[in-house]
Amino acid sequence: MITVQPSASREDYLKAIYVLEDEGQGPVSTNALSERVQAKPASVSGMLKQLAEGGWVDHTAYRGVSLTAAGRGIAVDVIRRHRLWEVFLVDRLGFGWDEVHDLAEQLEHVEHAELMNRLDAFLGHPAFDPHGDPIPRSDGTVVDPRRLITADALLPGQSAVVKGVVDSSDGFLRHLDALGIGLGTAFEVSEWHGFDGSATIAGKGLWTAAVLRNLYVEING
Amino acid sequence: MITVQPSASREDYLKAIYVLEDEGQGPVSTNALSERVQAKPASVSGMLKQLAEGGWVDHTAYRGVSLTAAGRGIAVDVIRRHRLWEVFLVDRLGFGWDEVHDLAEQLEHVEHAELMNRLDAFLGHPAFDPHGDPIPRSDGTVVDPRRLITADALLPGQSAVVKGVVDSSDGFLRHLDALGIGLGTAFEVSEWHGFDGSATIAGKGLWTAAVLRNLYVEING
DNA sequence: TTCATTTTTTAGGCAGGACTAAAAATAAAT
DNA sequence: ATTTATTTTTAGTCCTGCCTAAAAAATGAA
Ligand SMILES: [Mn+2]
Ligand SMILES: [Mn+2]
Ligand SMILES: [Mn+2]
Ligand SMILES: [Mn+2]
Repeated sequence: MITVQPSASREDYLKAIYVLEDEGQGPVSTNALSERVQAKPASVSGMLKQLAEGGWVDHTAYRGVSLTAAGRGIAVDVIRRHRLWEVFLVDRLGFGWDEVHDLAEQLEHVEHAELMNRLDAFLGHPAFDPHGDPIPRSDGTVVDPRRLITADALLPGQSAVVKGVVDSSDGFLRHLDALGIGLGTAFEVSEWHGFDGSATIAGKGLWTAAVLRNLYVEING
Repeated sequence: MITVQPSASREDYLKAIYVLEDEGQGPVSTNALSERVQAKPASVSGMLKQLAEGGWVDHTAYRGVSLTAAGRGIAVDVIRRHRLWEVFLVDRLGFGWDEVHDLAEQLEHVEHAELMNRLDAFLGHPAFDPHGDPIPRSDGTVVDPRRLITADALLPGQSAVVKGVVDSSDGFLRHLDALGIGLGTAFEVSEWHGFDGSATIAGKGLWTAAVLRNLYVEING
């Protein structure tokens, strides 16, 4: 029996493999995937067999898994849908950037050829989602011309603008809200404190190492 | 084992029972439901057992099924979500009223407490969907102050405005598009043709009986 | 009322996706 | 090179939601 259509569950697995492949190098382990999709390793093993049969992944037992071109195409499309929905939810419906993940996680699986193109146009063809992540184009390419570094790599006196987050967990996002930090926030590092990795930010007080290393920024000028 | 959450499938069944209960009188038959949800009667029997266990329907074997208050609440909410999404798709994304049904059929099952209230506000609290059907309020009430009749009940010389459709199949909707008939179309019956039930409409040519009996209208004045 | 027809339910299966427990392969440590 | 620990897969179950085939109940005619 040939599996023809990627179900919601399969789409989530493909997306997870895509992300993990991007982060690490080489094939993705069953354990890492299990952690990511919140399922037991045994369940992942079963799903990988399906995905391999469908031609979406290459899987050698005990040796990890990697996406085929077909699998990557689907993964990128799911990510595109996820991020476009996030833009809609935040920009149009007024949700906070910490509230939209679970919702987009469902909406990304709605199946319709024309829908995402129309939503994309309606939103004005956004290039980035509310967390600063690039939105793949409908042809499957992912364009990101930005030169981002994490804020903990800035030198004293350098000024920069927040463009994204490394950790996009609700908790971190809400913490940034509390600190008044969001996408577009401009700041300048006055002084580093080597003892704990924190830094004084001109006019904004102290930012901890945990915050700084999770901010993607673009240096001014 | 108690079933706690209505799945997408269960929601579709509850919605179907709601509509059929509204149309006919008395409990809904397994066969009618089977037709509506496009599943075999045997499958419906199985699902009814689940729904009864969940407390969403009352079901006596061989005697038909009816919604409990809990079941009706869910059904109305699914309909609310369906119609709000339809408004979004037609009014904001520019889909035709004949293109949105399948899409709304998926979107109606997205689970999120706050989403529909925000979408409702974003759309300006619409009272009717693109097919002229009333959108239930978030408190579960369905308000429709209109006095609608089907156009085949109009008298010669009466003028009226199209407010809805009896048959909302894609085919009928596209036929109306071809004839230039839509919600808000005002017209006046010049003359009835008893032979085939068609009528001459002032300045708009001939409308057939099949069209007239499927239009909900409000009489002018 | 009895028999034929229609409707509905039960019985038995299958596929998808999850789980636990146990076995097998790989990796790490003596 | 063994032994031990970790990772991954297999085996066996369960639940959901559908199916077909067969049995049972209700309906309607004769
Ligand atoms: Mn998802
Ligand atoms: Mn995002
Ligand atoms: Mn549906
Ligand atoms: Mn509608």
